Amino acid sequence: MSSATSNTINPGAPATGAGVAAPGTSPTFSPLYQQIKSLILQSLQSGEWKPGELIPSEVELANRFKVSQGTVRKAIDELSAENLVMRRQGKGTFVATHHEARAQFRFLRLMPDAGEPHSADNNILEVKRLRAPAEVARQLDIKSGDSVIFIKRVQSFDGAPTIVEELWLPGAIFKGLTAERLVEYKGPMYGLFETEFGTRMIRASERIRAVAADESTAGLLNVAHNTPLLSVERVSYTYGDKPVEVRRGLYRTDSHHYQNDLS
Amino acid sequence: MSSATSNTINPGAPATGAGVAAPGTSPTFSPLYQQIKSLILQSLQSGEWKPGELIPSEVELANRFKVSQGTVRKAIDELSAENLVMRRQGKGTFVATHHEARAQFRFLRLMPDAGEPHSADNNILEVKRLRAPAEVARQLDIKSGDSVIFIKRVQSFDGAPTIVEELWLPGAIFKGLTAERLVEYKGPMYGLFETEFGTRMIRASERIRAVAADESTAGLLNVAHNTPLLSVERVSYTYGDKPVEVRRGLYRTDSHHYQNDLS
DNA sequence: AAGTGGTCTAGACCACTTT
DNA sequence: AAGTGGTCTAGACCACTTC
Repeated sequence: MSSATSNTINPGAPATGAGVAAPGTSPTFSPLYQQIKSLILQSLQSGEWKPGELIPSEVELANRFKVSQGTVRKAIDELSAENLVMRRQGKGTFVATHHEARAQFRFLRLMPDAGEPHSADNNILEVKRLRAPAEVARQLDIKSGDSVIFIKRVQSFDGAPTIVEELWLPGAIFKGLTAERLVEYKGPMYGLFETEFGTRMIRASERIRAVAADESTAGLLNVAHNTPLLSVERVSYTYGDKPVEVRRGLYRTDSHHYQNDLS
Repeated sequence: MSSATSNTINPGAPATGAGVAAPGTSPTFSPLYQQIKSLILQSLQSGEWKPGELIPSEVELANRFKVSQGTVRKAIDELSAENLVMRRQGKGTFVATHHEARAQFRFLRLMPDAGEPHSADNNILEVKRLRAPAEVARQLDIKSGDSVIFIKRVQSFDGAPTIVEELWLPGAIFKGLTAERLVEYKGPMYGLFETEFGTRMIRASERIRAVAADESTAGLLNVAHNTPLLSVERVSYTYGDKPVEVRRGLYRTDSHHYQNDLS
C-alpha cells in the first residue's frame, strides 16, 4: 500500500487515465507528475479555471487525483515555471493573467535607453477583415484565403511615435473584434484577447532584423525615409502550441532598445 | 531527531555556515537548500570542480553537508535550471561547459532564414591592448583607463561575411591572450576563455538596435554604405554577476535573423 | 551487481494570509 | 485557529549506465 511504483499500479487510477494506449501496444508511460500536469493543463485550457482565479489547493488536487501532495506539487512547479500559474504563499495558486504589470514586460522588450519603462499610447489606424495572405495563413496554420482580422496601429512613448505594428488574427477565434472595442479597451491587448475571446497567449517566437523605413512608415514614425528600423516578426501561441497571432512591428531604436537576456 | 525545523537546529551544522550573521543581529535565514546551493556554487567558482567534470553524487553531497538527499537535489535542480551543471541519469552531474554543441546556441542567436545553422569562419582582424574607454570601463566595472584587450573580428557563414564584432576584455583576467592563440584555437571563443583563462561566461545581457552601416563596416560586410544592420551590444557575466566581456556586433540580416523566444 | 539520477510517498514543521 | 504554499526528512522503488 505504501509502496511507490506508480507506473505499475497507479496509471489506471488517476482520473482520466492519461497516457493510456491501445491494448497490445507499448504504452510508453510518462511520470505520474507529468500526467497530473496534463490533467491540470486540460482544466486551464478548457476554461474550468479562468485567468486570475484561484485553483484548488495542492491537498485538494492530491485527493482528487489520488496521489501525494508532493506529486501535485511537482506538477504545479512546472506550470509555475512556464508562467501558466502563479503561486502565492498563504493564499493559493492562481491562473496566470495578462492583466498584471508583471506579465506586460514578458511580451514587450523595447525599453527606453534611460529611465523607467512607461506605458504606451495606442493609436489604432485600421481594423478590417480580409482573406489571409499565403504567408500569414502558413504561420497561423489556417488555409490561405481564410478570414482573418487585420489591425494596424502606432504606439507612442512620451508622445513620440515609436512602433508601427500590423497584426493578423484568425477570424474564427476573434469574431466580433472591432475598432471600437480595441479603442475603448484600457490595458494590454493580450488582456482583452484573454477576457473577451477566451484566448490566452502563453508563448511567442520572434524573428528580428534591421530594415530601412519605407515612406509610409517613415511618415508614421516621424523619421526620414530609409532610417534603419528594427523589424520584429512575432508568432504567438496559445495552449497546445496553437498559433493565434501574427504580428509585424517596426521599432524606432534611436532612444529605445530591444532588451534580451541570455541565460 | 526526525524533526525538520532546519532553520532552528541545522543552520550551524552544514559546513561553512552560510547565512551566519553577527550575534545580536537578525540573521534572515535562507532555506537550507539555498545554503547548500551557495556551497556548491562556491566549489564551482573556485574551480574545485572544473567545466566538463563530474561532481560528487547527491548521496555523497548529502553526507558531506549533513542534510537529506532531497535537499541536495533541490539545490542541484536550481543549478541545473540555470545551466551551471548538467544532470545525466545513471552517470552523474557534470559541470557545464561551452565545449558542447548545446551551449553554443545559447549565446549565438543569429539563425539562417532557411536551413540548418552552420558554424562560422572566424577572421581575426586585430588584437591589441589598450586603455579602457569610459563607457566600456563602466560596463566592465573597472576603472577608466585600466588595461583591456581589444579584439576585432569578422565571422562568415557559407563564405559570406555576416558579423563584424568588437570585444573588450579585462586585461587583468585575460593576460596573455594573443592573436595567435585566438587563431589557432578551434571551437567556440567562450570555450577558450573557459579552459585557458578559467573564466566561464554564465549569463549575458544584450541591447539590440537597428543602425546604418558606416563605410568601414560596409566594406567588411560587403554591403552598401548605410545598409541597415542589427547592432547587438552584449555584456557577459561570470560567477557572482561579475561582468567580464563587452561585445559590440553588427549583423547582416538579409538572409539571417535574430531568433528570440518569449516564454 | 552496484552506482547514479528520477519518481513517489507520508509525515512533520515553517512562513504567510485570512477568518 | 485554520488553511495555503514552502521546506525538510527518510525510505522505497524505477530507469539508466557502467563494471
